[in-house]
Amino acid sequence: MTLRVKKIGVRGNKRFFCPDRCGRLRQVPTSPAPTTRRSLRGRPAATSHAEIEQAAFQLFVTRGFEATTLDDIGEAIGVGRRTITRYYPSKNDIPWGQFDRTLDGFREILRATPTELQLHEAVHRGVLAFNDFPTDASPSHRDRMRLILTTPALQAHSVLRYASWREVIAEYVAERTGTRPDDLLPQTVGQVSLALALTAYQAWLADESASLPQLLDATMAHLRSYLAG
Amino acid sequence: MTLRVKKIGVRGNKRFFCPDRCGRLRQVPTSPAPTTRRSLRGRPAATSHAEIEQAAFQLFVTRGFEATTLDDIGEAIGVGRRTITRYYPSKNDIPWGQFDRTLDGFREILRATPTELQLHEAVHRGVLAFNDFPTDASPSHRDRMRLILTTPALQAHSVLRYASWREVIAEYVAERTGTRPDDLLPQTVGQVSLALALTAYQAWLADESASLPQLLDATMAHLRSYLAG
DNA sequence: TATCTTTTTGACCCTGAGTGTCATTAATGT
DNA sequence: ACATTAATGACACTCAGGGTCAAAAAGATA
Repeated sequence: MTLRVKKIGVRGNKRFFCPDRCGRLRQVPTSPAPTTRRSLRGRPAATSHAEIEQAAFQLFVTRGFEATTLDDIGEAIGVGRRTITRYYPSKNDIPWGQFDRTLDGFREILRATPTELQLHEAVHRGVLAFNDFPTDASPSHRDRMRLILTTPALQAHSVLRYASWREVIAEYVAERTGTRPDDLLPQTVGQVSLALALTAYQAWLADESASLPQLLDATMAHLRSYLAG
Repeated sequence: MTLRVKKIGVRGNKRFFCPDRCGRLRQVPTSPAPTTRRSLRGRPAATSHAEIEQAAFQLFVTRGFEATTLDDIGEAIGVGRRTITRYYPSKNDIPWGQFDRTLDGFREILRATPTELQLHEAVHRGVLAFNDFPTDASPSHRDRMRLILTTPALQAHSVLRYASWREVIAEYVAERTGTRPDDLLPQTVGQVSLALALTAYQAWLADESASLPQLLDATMAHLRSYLAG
């Protein structure tokens, strides 16, 4: 019989060790599987997406992403590994945080763009506005993007997020040109817009003093001059 | 003691069951870790990258990528799971096959492009030439790309391959413009070229009768008209 | 022919991500 | 008090990945 010695360590109830947690902002109870529903009935949630995200981020930047296990994260906030996997579908999804919710904001931004603008001008402004992040975020936008864009596993996983981002653009372009989102023009614009944004982001991370909006303009300018010959 | 019942099934030596394998083309012995060296001394390789790739591909398209385990693949060609992980660094790397070697060809193609051509014209022709695949490949280029571009895990993993592809373009652009490969223009051109190619590929997979070269031209044309306004 | 050398294989070991199951816990509502 | 509800944590399992090492199977050599 393989001895089962591990994990007998007392983790116990978390509220027992940290009763003041109740006072924190828990704006969205964010029950494990359903992300937006709130529950007032059953056992209260022992943690939140935000708490997991911040504790994990701390560990990711200090120990490195690969070297941090889900057990480490759970231990940091006094929660079991299984709980974490219920809040986030995968370890790779933690650094992105609540990205999906920001996509709705992106849609709003594009919809609010004046239609007098040329299509490419409207999309470009939309991209600029989407990437105008508040500076007080924690972890900071730059740190988050640095982690995502320099960790191979996260680089890879991010394409799935990018696909949703591109679809927002494709839908907007389709609506304005009377085509379908999966037609060639909307898809091309979505892909190219992402390409420009990623290039700008990479330069932004490489140069601490750089301005992201200016870099977004610069990549677009480079593309124009490149195509002009 | 945990009973160890599994894997007692007789696998035995493979050549014993399939003595005619010796006659096959084994153009590159492709020893496990070193990819290009050939060995005439020690124990002969029981399999090859090509054999693994074809057996795996067969299983991927029939059972699905996720549903196929490395054990399945190993069983299909009479080889242990550990052997497969020696030939390929990860399951995700199997469908790409010998992609890295084709990148050298890409470099050659670009280098051979007449310098009288405008930069964007040269890059575009290079991309076209790179994607002019022989039609007798097995698995076919289309089937391989379909698997890669429709399986989420492979979509994600592929960005790491794409990075090398983009670098080839960035290096070429850097050389022709007197900049460094990590400057903004070469990086932008690399990212945008990939964006156009991926869009073309997706349309190519969606329409059986489509021509890939024409779609590559079409995405470029769409980008031009989009930017022209 | 017997032995040495070289190289690959396969068995065995472990870690870690991800998932299903289910009893337990901790709240609300009656 | 008791029922209801919902999250948690313990447990078991599969699979990918990787380290280690004895055994296998060839060529080379005596």
